[in-house]
Amino acid sequence: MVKVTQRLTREDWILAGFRALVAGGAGALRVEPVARALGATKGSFYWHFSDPADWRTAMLVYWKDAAFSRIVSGLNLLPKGEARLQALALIAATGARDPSHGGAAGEPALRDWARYDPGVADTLRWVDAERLRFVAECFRDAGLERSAAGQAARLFYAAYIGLQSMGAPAGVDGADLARLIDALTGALTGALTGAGAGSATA
Amino acid sequence: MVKVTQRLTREDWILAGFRALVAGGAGALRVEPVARALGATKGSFYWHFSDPADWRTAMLVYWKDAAFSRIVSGLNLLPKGEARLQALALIAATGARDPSHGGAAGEPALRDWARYDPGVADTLRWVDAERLRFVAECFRDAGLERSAAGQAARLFYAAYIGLQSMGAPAGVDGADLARLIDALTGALTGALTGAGAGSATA
DNA sequence: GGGGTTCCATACGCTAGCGTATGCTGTCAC
DNA sequence: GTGACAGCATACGCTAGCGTATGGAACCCC
Repeated sequence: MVKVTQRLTREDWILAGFRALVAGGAGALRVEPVARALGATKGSFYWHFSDPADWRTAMLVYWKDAAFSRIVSGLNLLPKGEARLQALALIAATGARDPSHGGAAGEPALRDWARYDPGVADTLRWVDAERLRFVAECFRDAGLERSAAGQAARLFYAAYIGLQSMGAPAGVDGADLARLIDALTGALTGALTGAGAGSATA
Repeated sequence: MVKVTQRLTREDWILAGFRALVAGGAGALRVEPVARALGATKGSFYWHFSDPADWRTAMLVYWKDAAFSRIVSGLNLLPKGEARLQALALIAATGARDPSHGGAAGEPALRDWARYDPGVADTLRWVDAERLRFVAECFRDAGLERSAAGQAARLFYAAYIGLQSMGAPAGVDGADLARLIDALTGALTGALTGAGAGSATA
């Protein structure tokens, strides 16, 4: 993990940023402590980045690519019928399997960060929307009508976020999500407007 | 919101702490900025609290009481059959309706805080466990077998957390959760282990 | 209306982190 | 082997926040 060469790259600083983010939250994205963790000084930092904002932007770009492009855009190449469970397995593996930007705790940490930084929030909203669109498509492939698929996707994705947040350290359990998919497809296939879905308000 | 009297109480500081937490995350729980927001100085703070750790502990105690005792322990008095949707409505309203410790954003903010503070994490774990136990009981009352009820509760609560985190600012939509409850009860009632849990509720 | 207590502002020294300026070191070109 | 430049360390002044020490205003009680 720690490189042998003394020279650091921009990416080294980005990954160190994610480690700090996971360990200490957005408040831990400070130059000098991270420099110490890298065995360097801020002299290196200000060579690779103009300022901390530049650094955080670079982290966001890096994450956006990892969180969406590498996952969903790859999945779009899969055959429709098969895509449903593939989506489950792969989305559940997002961030949870790739330790480069935080492992299982990476996405919740970034979600926290987003709560106090509008720029991060924008990026996260975009990723969420794209993933939701994709999950909804999977539910439609499984036979759900358009608006039912949207509801199912929303609930499925929310459960995924919640399980991630409640955090088994090993990541989200795929079997849990599989059961949920079955429940949602089953319940929403036939009776969309049925008597059961009516009566509660927040 | 701002009191007319100049004298501040311990509770004033606790509530100001939640406001800061929601607005800026755990990193914003600093004495002097919050003092400024209260129109006071840290002279007042160090009168009411021995140090920032004391303050945060007091916030936790306050939240633990609000998040669990006032909600679930009250619900336990309800008749069993009715309890299911009551649980949905009231748990969804936890924190979302009571603006004293952050409104809808209060619980996600505290959940973030917990990720970087073991003491907060302990408290949150306790509250989560108690709520889960209670939700599972509701699912059993609705006819689910013991382990199915546990699974349903887990998924339901995760979806609740996720919806909270994805954050409609107005809070979690009760209708969403009602649909989810129907889906989970329907799918898990008959076929617990099945790959395809076919039919919905009516 | 004066004495004791409660509550708070102010002042002070201290530390951590920021951003800049400057100079050192390794590495490659030729 | 000697420029030249990329990559970094070091040093410096600056600000924000911490924790303490101390004085003073407001309230209470009689």
